[in-house]
Amino acid sequence: MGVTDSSKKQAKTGNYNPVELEKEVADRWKSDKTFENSIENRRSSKPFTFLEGPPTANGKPGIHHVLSRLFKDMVCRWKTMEGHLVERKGGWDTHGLPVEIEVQKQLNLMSNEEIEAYGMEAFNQKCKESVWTYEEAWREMSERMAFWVDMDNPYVTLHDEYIESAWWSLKQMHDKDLLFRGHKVLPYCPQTGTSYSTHEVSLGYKEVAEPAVYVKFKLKDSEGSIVAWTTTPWTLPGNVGLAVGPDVTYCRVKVTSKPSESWEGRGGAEVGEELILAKDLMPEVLRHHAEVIEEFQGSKLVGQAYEPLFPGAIDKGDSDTAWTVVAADFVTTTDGTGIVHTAVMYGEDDYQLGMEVGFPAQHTVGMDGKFIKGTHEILDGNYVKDCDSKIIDLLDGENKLYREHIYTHDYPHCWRTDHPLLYYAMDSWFVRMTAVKDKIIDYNSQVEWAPEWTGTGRVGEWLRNIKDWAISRERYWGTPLPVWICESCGHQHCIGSIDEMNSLKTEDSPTPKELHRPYVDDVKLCCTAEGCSGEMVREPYVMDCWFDSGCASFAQWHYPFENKEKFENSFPVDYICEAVDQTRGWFYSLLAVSTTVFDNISYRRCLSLGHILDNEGKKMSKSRGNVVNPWDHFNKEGTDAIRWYMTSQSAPWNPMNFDPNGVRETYAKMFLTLWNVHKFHLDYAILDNFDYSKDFIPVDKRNALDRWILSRVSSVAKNYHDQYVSWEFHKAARELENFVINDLSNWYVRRSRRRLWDEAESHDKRACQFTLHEVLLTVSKLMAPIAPFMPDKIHFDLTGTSVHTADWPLGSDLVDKNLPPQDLGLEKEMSIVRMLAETGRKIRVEAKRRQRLPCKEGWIVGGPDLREFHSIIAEELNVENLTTESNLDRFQKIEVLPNHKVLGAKCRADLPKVLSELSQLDPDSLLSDIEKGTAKLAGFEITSEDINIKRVEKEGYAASTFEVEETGDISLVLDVEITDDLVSKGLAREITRRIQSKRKELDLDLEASISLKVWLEKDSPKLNEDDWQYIISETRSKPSELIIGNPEKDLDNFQVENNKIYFKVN
RNA sequence: GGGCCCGUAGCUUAGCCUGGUUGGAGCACCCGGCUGAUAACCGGGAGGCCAUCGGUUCAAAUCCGAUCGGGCCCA
Repeated sequence: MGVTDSSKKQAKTGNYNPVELEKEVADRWKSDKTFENSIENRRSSKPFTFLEGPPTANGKPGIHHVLSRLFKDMVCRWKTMEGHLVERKGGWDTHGLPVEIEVQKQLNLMSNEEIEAYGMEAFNQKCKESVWTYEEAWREMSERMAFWVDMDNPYVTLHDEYIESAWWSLKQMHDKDLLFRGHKVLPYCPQTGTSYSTHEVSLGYKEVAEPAVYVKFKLKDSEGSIVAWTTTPWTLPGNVGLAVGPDVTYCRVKVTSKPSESWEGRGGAEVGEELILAKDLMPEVLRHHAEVIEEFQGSKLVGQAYEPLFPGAIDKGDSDTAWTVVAADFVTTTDGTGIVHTAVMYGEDDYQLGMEVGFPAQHTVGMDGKFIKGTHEILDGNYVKDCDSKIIDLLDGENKLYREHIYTHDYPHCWRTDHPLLYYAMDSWFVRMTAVKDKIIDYNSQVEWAPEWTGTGRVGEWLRNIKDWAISRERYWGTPLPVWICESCGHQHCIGSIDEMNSLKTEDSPTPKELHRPYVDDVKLCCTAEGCSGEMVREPYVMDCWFDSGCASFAQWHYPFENKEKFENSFPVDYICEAVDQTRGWFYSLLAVSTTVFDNISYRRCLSLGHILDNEGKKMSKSRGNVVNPWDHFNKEGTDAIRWYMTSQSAPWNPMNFDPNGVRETYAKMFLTLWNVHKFHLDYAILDNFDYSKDFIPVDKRNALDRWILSRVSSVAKNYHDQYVSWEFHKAARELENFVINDLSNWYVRRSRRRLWDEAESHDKRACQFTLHEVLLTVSKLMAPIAPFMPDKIHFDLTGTSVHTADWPLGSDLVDKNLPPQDLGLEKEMSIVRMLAETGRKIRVEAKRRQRLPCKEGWIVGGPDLREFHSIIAEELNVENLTTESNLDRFQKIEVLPNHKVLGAKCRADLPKVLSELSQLDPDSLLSDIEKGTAKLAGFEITSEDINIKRVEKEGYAASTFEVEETGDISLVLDVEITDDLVSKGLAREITRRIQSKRKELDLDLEASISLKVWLEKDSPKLNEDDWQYIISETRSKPSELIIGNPEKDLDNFQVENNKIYFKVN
């Protein structure tokens, strides 16, 4: 197979147009079913399983989605090339609060009451529609960025099959006694009847000034009162305990006189009254002169009983601790009194503490935000926030108020109704994650995390503080909680399948249309408790949507109801990849579900990506106006450039500052360069009818330049692969980019151009073509996972097959390795050759000698035998005669430099002294002393280990020295004499260059010939006949004429030194 | 308030784990060179209190502690 028919049609390969090229390739993928084939080809091979973290299509896909889809796609393509079967099922996340909020905004439904008035059925129907709003946009984006995934058979979390699997898994947890009902304290808005997520809470913070109170709690068994502080007086009727820090120092003080300053608001204390509070806070709190009569640790207060503020508001029940002092580690002395009033149902800390110490857990406030009947006759039935003043009055009247003041702070408000949110203990269902803590920590340690610290740090830290997982939500749109409770006996039953539900259904219950509210709400079950004939009613909750996605590994297959084998063969999955914000989201929920249901991990490797920020490191947001639209780049630099840019720009786990200019740079450097290399090869390959399958030239029969680039591509490929394995895709991409630009284009192709210009068939030309063919194929295979389009175009042009069905050149346990031979010695030599070429240019700049003016002689001093490359170096340096000179002293002297590492270890604090002595010494005598073993500096014996010898050229030569590891110093010396012959040659090159540039300006074909006239001024340097012939052949001039004298009219002209030269090209 | 990550030139970054010669690249900028070599290439220049402060050390971008700024998650 040589060059394919499709590319033969055009004699010349076109310029790079990324949008057109990528469309052409994508069309071919479609018509050839390349994606499907890339999977089917590996059908019988070892699977590598990938699990797609499902996005929600109710928002437009943005640049950050391109990033995560890139890293998913890249690994899947790579593993496919390594020979694995890599199936990729798409998925959609369709439930949850964000969907409801979106629809509520759309329909202007601001509360649960309004939703219910609108109708739950209709509302959920709207939610269901809303999740597909941007499906088309997602498809288009995925296709354009070449994210290969099966979007035609995705898993969808709202499908009955998916929900049934989720139900099944919850039943497993239930059967293991991991499911229980409790309370969760959440910010709650009684006006809308909804509890809020952190995100919604953060929408509504407002600064408010409201009354805060210092309340006196009278001790039962001793004199005095404990003073506690609260900013929420409405929680005081619910008070059941006081918390103190066991190690905090408290004081009992006696009021000695009336307050000296003006008193703010209600409350007070009598002279002689005793108060207890933290020592540190006395100046803040007390407004009376008082004497300290006792000082003690908080632990001494623990267990003391006090009189309830609102007797009868809460039933003591069987609690031993109600209205006593308890210890808590969250108590601080930063504000308040160092004693925390605890109302179990209205604070997270309060609730936790209450559960620990056994306070009664009862509400004094209803879901409507009003005090429950029986709390207090004045308060009952009133909205709590309207009662602040009444409560303060009541306390004041009973001498239970020390003082009140106005307190200004940020407090969360409902973003819809503007009312303050109440922290409120809601009924909630939990998964007992605390019971499997050790297991889940162990499983987490079995996952290969990239970066490692995500697993050990971020996730690990979370798991060490694991809490029970609140899985129920008082919402409408979601997977219904499959728990039914008997109205007569209170028995609970968790349903694990549709069949089970139907078999337990009461006769007059309808069969639900689908597994959503309100349909399942109408299903009543016959009580499953022995001897009970009651009806069971479903708990009216839906499940946390993280629970949905946590089930993805099995629910995507409708396991265990279908696809048993498919699931078992793909679990745990080999690879997942999402952004770092999923740590406590999907990464956790997958692990939590697999731990509790399967006693296993659910993924073997997890790549956690950094976030994408704007080019100033700021978060992208609509309000900042710094959001990057991926299509701006798809339509300009193309998918390859954007994918390559994202990969190479920073480590995948680091936050990425997205710089649109960087995409342009990647396009211009990497892809334009690679395209031109391909174009260069392909144009000549077509012209010469090059056929890779015919008359193969073995690598050892090719010249050094060919063997060098082949060795380089092998070396680069090995590093590239190693970096893939260690997840350092950015380093891999940078190294390959450097190879393409510097080694392949700027050196190999540049040095090989003339070999291909040769019109006659030659061994050397064909060797070059074989080499380019092989290098381009290897490069395109390496690049393909990151940039799927251009490499595929190149591969297809050269072989007629897609790169995505090719084998990974590094091989694997499934496919063979296929790399050209390495020759590290040759690579080393070539790197020296290139350094010599660069050094030569540096010397010329310093010596102010134009590059086009040849030098008669050049000498290489030191280094390995490079005779094989002398012609290349001579040409690069524009030197007529290049030789190796072994007499270093002719050009060089020696310098001695300290080896800081060795000397530092030896001399320690005396190092500065040693260094200063060293700088004073004559290098030659020091060296001879070292040889004799008598060298000393500042009293330290100096050996050859302690120093580095450097050779530098003597002054007066046009020369420069560089250092090469292991080889030592290498110098280049140029003869800068100027002769007539050299001037003539230089002149010829100047003229040639101008004419070539004119040809290009006229857009002449490479093969076209021109007629040429050149005028040299009378006093111009002489141009030798040989050099004139050189101009003629280089510029394909026929006829041609050289005239001494000035032309009649103004023509193209340029200046060399002081002489003007005119020329005319037709 | 807690946990994790990040901070190096105008911009994007390497180096940090394992301390040691003058902190290396690319983009942009300036000067020069080269080119049938592409939005290319080469040489030189300018541009760095390596976020800040303190500690360890003969020696700190690198190790330790604190602070500041940014990001994410949790409260």
